[in-house]
Amino acid sequence: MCSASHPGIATRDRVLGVAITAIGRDGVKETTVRKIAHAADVSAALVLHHFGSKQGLLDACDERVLAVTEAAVAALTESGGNAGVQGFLAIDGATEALAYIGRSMQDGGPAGRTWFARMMEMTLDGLRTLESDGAARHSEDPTMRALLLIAMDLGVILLRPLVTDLFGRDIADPALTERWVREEMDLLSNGVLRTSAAAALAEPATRPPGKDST
Amino acid sequence: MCSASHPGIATRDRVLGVAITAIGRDGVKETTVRKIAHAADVSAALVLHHFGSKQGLLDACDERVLAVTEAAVAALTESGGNAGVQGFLAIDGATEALAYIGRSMQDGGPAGRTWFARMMEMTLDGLRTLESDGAARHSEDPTMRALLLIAMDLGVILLRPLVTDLFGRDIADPALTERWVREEMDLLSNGVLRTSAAAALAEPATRPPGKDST
DNA sequence: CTTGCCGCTGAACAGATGTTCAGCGTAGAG
DNA sequence: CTCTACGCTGAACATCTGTTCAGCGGCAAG
Repeated sequence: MCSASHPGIATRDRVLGVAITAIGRDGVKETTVRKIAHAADVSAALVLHHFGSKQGLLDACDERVLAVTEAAVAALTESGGNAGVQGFLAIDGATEALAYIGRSMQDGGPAGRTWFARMMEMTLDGLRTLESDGAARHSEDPTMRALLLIAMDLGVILLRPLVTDLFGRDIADPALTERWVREEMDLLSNGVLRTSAAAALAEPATRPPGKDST
Repeated sequence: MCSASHPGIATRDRVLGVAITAIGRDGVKETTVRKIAHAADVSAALVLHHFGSKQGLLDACDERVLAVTEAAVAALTESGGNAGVQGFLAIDGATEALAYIGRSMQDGGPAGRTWFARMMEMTLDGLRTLESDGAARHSEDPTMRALLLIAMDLGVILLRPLVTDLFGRDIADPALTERWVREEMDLLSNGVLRTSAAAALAEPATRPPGKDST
């Protein structure tokens, strides 16, 4: 790594990594400058010395997360691998970036907004392509369909700690990720409900029987 | 309202409501005791007087949210209305409760854990019933299927601010909720992909083509 | 060796936050 | 009326947070 040429740059990068991990895990407000400094084995003053202020640090985090995810997307699309959210989990550093983005989306940060807009755009594009290829059914409401598809994957990421509790291991565990992909493919291909029965159920009360969730 | 018999109880309830709304919107850490007090037009000391500590207030919030949602579930299942997450949005007070639960799920609070477990359980039960009625297809991995269904709905709730930006109005807006239910029903009934094409796509690279999300 | 630069630190400060406490006002009981 | 109980408050305190600043220590240039 040529980035280790100057020790100052190296520790700056380390602080950034620690900050992204901590914020992804605990949120922005909970992650204090002193906690970051302690986890990175430096003084709190140094963190501010490098980034000017906590806001500056957050901006730097946003920038780096966007760069990391951008690179991950490029690598995935080039290798022809699974370009869904699941594909990210295997990429180095992208796991933390994903958690950070999730937090950022809820705190209304700029990185979260940017990424949500981009995901919507890419999903809509993908659906259009699939439809023109005859691989996807037409939807009367493509925006809502794209939102639901994104929400399903992002929901799993946002609920990550609870999902880990549920299965006993992290969703990034390869075996678990495969189960995820398999079931989602099944859902997207065949749905959950038998169409005849679904039609009968849908008529009387606009009721989505897939989940009496609450 | 018989709850106004004692003025102390009334303001206590008001503080609780304000706290739940604020926490659902901004998160636990961001919502300070003084902010809650100001929003409820009381002193910060009174908040602590009623609940002992901020933790006590949070516990009271959990308790109330669980009670509200419990009542909402009962009302929905009794009236035979839409018992999905969408049905909640129309119920008084349940909207704030839902946002609070979303926050609690990410902060690892007990209310969030309890509700996630309950939603999983109810969804699995619902799927079993539908399957034995012949209304739902069998799944090799019911737990994962239930998770995906829950994640899809909870994802929409957790991404609420971004969704509001996307559509220009809140997801609780009846017109938007109807679009949501309609598209989700379509997805659950028919899937997104044409099965023949999906099979062809699935073979080479385990790729979920519904979203090139990233 | 001296000088100056630079990564880095500890101490300090102002503001915010959770929490405590003595006491105010009022309303109902005696 | 007196007195007590209770909802409620303002002021104070210790702690934590972001931020500033003077200065240490090593290292490369002169």
